[in-house]
Amino acid sequence: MDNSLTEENYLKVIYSLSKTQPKGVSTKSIGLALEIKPPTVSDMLKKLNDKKLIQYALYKGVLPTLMGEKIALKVIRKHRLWETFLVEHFNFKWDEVHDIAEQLEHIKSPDLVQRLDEYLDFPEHDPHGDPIPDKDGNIKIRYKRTLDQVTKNERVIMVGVKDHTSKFLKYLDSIDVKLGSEIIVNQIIEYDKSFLVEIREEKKKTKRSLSFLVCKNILVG
Amino acid sequence: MDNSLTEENYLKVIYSLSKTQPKGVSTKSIGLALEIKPPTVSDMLKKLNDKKLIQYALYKGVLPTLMGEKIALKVIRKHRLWETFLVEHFNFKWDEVHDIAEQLEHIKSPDLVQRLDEYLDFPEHDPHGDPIPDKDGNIKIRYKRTLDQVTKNERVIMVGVKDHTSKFLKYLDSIDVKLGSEIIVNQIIEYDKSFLVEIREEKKKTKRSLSFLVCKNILVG
DNA sequence: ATATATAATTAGCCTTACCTAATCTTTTTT
DNA sequence: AAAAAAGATTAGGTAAGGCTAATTATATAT
Repeated sequence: MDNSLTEENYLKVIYSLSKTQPKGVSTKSIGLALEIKPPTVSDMLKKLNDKKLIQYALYKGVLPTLMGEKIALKVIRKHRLWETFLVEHFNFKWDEVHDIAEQLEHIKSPDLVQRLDEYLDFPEHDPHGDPIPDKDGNIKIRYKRTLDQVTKNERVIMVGVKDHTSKFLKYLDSIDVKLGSEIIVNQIIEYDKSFLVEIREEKKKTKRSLSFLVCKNILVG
Repeated sequence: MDNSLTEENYLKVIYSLSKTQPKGVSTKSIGLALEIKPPTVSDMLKKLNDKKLIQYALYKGVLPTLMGEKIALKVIRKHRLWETFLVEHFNFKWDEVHDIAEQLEHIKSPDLVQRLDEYLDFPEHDPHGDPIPDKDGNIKIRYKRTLDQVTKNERVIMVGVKDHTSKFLKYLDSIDVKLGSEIIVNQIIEYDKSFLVEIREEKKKTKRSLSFLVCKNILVG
């Protein structure tokens, strides 16, 4: 009845990848995400298909079924609630919580999730700005722009990241860019597509140059 | 380097049983505690012995080595800290936390344990009165009496339980016996060794009859 | 349209952690 | 002290979740 930790990880990854591969998620990309070799992935796809958690035809990409999606969203919900908890109550930094939440997301106790949600006062976003599915698995995905899509002289608010690595998050810390920061695009350098921006944080105003890659990974609204 | 969840569970059980089987823990009792058949236990004992986590000779009982004990105490520490957390912050009852803590105790993050300990303000006892090992694995075991060892007219304080089952804990709830309760032994019935006691809780005073079995499972100090 | 490259699957094998049935030790009873 | 009972181990097997090497499909390039 319950799914194994391994199955949960596959479903989570398949669900996430299905957002960028809507026609079907490749075996290769699943393997890359989970650091598992393709033949192993193939085996698991058969198993998940037999359990009706994904739609799978040999040599075709896979997509989650409704049931599979539901399970994935439960795991994602737990992951994001725990990340929020760790940052808000245990004073972890946003770049420190991923690996711990990766373990906590597999704790099986619907009661615990409910109390965690209550304790946090039903948060809608985690410390990286990602939306937290509610207890029925509903998730609000508002399509946001990345900073590189913003035009000159626009004023936007930083609402999330696309790159969740500790390296990137620490870099953002070092330049004082955080959720809620106001960013004004002063100039776009054609040559390397880098952005000259002004970052406003309460009283502070700082001018910065942000590379194209960095802009690509900052979500704004 | 790290131990598997299964190994951790064996070490925890072997450590606990070694307190009542100080000359060596039997294969059978380990199997009973973990609900695992003796041949499986035998296999694992060899493995733990090879890793120098227990002392083991064929057909003899086992005992943890210093290293094995250290690992067991870390797991027990995490279990008891999480139980404390769940009761104090998530409003779980003392009979509801065991199964969840059984999962949480295997989360690997020394940093997390440290913050949990801080968050709880370095508790010395869990919600059942069991001592919590400190971060170096030091544990204060003060030898306590069970209520059945108390003599007539003595006045004692309830400080723990020996039976941790939900059934027993709920029974204690129903008769208003909790950690810190004052218990006065009014009479001991020779026939069935049951105790007539008075339980004092702030203003309330209640007279109760407690069976021998119940007295055997209440720790007092 | 064919050849080549890439991706996916099958075949066969490994480790962990479990099992049952059979055998061997130790302990207990007579 | 021998027989019986209880306890522990060995032998051989299974399922889950990994792997490599070989094969088969699909996609890409000429």
